[in-house]
Amino acid sequence: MSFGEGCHLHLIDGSAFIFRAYHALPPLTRKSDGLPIGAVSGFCNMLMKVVEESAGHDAPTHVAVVFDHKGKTFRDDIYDKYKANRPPAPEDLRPQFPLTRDATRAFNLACIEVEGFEADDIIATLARQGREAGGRVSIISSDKDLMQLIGGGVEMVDPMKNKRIDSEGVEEKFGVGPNRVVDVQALAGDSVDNVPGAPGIGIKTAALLINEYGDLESLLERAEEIKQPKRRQSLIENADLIRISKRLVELDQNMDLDFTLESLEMKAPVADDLLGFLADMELRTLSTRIANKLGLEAPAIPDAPAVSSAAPETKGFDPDTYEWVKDAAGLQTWIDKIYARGWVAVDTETTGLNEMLVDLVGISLCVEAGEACYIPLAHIADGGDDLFATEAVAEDQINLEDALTMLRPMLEDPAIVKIGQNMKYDAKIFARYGARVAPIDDTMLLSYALHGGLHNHGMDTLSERYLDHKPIPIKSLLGTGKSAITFDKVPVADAVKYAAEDADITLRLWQMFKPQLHEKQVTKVYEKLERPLVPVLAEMEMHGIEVDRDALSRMSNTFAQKMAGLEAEIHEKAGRPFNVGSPKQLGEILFDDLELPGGKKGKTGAYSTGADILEDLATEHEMPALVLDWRQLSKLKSTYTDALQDHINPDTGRVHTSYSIAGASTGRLASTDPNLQNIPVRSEEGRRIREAFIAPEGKVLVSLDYSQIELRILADIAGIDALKDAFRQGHDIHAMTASEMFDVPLEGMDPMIRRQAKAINFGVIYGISGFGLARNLRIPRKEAQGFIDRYFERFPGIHTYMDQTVEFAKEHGYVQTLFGRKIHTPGIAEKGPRAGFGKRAAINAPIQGTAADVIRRAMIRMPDAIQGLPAKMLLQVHDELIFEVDQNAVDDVVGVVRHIMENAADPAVKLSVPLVVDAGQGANWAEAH
DNA sequence: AGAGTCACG
DNA sequence: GACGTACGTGACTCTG
Repeated sequence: MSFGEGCHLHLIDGSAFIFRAYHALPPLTRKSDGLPIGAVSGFCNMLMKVVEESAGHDAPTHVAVVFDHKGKTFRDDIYDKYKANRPPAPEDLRPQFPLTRDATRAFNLACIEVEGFEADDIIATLARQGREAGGRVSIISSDKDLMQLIGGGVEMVDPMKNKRIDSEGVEEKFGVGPNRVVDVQALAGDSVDNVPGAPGIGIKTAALLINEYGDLESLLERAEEIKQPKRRQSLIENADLIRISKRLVELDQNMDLDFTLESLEMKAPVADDLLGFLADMELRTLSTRIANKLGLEAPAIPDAPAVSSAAPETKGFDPDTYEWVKDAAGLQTWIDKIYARGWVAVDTETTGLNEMLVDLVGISLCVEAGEACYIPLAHIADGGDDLFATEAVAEDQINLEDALTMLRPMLEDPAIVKIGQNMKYDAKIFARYGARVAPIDDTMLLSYALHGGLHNHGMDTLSERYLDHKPIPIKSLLGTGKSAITFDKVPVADAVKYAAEDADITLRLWQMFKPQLHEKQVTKVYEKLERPLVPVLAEMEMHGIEVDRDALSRMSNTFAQKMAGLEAEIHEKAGRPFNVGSPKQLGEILFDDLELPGGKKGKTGAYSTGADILEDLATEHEMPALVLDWRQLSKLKSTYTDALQDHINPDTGRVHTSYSIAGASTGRLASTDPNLQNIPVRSEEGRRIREAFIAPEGKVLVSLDYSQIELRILADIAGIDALKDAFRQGHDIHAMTASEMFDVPLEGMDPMIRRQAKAINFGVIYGISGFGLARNLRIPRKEAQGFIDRYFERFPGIHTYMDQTVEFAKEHGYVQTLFGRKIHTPGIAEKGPRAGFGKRAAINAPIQGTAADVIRRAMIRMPDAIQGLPAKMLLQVHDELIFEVDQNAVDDVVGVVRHIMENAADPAVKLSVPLVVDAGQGANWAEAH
């Protein structure tokens, strides 16, 4: 049947519909493997409607479902910022794009996309063809950009409101007829698509001007005549930009299409194809509905056990099936598989654990459970028994640079999700080889969001626990201790089995964990607090901080001398030489030789010689104080002034810590290798170590820290009005507490009283006990208990909070932060003497965890906030961020960073107390803090 | 490898 | 009524 009068063409804006379906529907996943299919399901429902309507009086005779083709369009050449504001499509939507094409074909409808053009252009061209052929055309879309096509038998149908829009409807919306819509849009611009337009002119004004001057060109030519100076100026100054805008919004109605309108004739779905597809997607309801409609029996969709339930293994692990990728052709096959899939599990093998130093040895990939490969890149051939064999490149491996050239576009492709276990590690490795891996998903972080507090989140733990599979131990390949080898020396055949298995495990964990985010209601935690932190931390770690090696070296020497002096003195007082660093020997000297009071302690039966014990003994004997001094110096030297020098990276000359994101159960980060979160500050001598952390010439270090963040959060969570008011009014919180508790005036407060109140405030955060407070304040336990009773009396909300939190933990097995992070508290089930630990941890976790969430949010927003400013975020110390800033930009940076930090809870959580940030700057960390 | 000690928030 | 306690980390040293 040729297209003409009496025919009715439906043009469905497929791409727009996918987004609508995605956002309107809850995130549905395919039960068997967790594939996200929410948008696909919505899309199928929409197509079903089209098919159902085909019998009605207004039925389409011809249908085309039109999609945007991926990649650039001709509009990007006209204006490089076109649609530049668009965020990339959500991770769980991307794999659904190809599936909606499949759905369209399964419904036996024409599925159309053309490279270099948007769906709108194809719709425009088809609409013109349909109109000129004398038929009716209905555009199924609510995109206002398509309104320019209306008229002459072309109408739009808003699929959501089920409303028809004709020429009158366009007038209503734009104030002009369809033929002038582009002129109005060119003037008004569009912030969503980043069409510039004329600043200060919206749709209303634009319509007014077009109606007055007839069309856009006349208006621009006669712009001088406009009376209002602002409008006149805007049009004159932006004439070129407006003309560009018009070219952006104007749709191409004259594309060369390689098919005819006739080919769009509507055909009934082929039952096998359609039901097969729906069965594949495991869409039972829809499948049944359609089967009934077609008078067929719905195919049985096996009720696959949900992946989240135990023993999900459809396929076992078989190391012999993993592929050794030996050449470019083999690699290309895998890249093709990845593009067909939309995601890939990736794992890198390297010569060590320090991402800043090690070399890449190989890469493993996995696209489907059991289907994994290893790409050896820098393995060294086995020299056999010949000790003098020169190291040679192993056979059957691709040149590293060639492989990376092939992989880089995939690793950076926004449409391909790269899944890893601790992706920060791999992303940093790839970054050093010139690939910015994005977007990413991380099974370690998925587990952290789901199971925080229950167990650690290393791959071995996760695999054994959730896949019931014990991975090949790395030790079996590398050996242990001194004789351990690096991964490049591992025979490739062995490496394939180990490395590919890791990628396989990672993919299987991802398929299991990802759908559980929604079930456990921690999607936001993962998406807002975990995943976006990865690139931020990677950046900080790679940047590192400058450390003055000579200053550390000088301090080490000074400490060594002082220690030698102290050691001699200690030996003399002890009466005989011994190892001062040995608590065992020290205990014997103190309690056996010198017969000082104090006893055994601990399961080992050894004497306890901790700082508090030695402090007590200092009144009895001269030696303990000397040992304390010696210990302090020993600590400073071994842990800081010596060790930090070894951590200076030879290439960058800076120190690069590594943050573990999933280490602490509360949501805090932990810094390792070296730990830069416990650099001394409390003692004068220790604090001098911070002088060695410096900024390069022309820059300074800037430190910003939250003031009393945990107490503020406690005040909010527990709803303590007195505390909240004090924070709102900027009062000294510890003095206020003291005044409230001991009935003393704020003026002329005794520092001792304030100190006690401060200790109580901290104690509350930790789940206070009489014993703990007594020990901290060195007061009788009865007295400490009296303080606590009084505190609860004055701030009754605290006690309620503690009881309710413990109750919640007992009932649910976890507690929550204000941002929804779940911290599991298995310790709460402990009976007997250990019960207190569980309770206190449960009380502390929401407070510490909420503070951790707040600074995470600030850090995640920081790169955008300081973009363009000469500032780099270097370190995080729980409530403090340290930046390296150009000297002349400090004030600007402090302003921006403080604003981000103080408002970090917004808009997810509205705190009832203000967050306050203090700032400092200086040539080194000691000055900045 | 585990205990003891001590650095930080 | 006794238990045995502040919360969260990481690094270093000694010891078996």
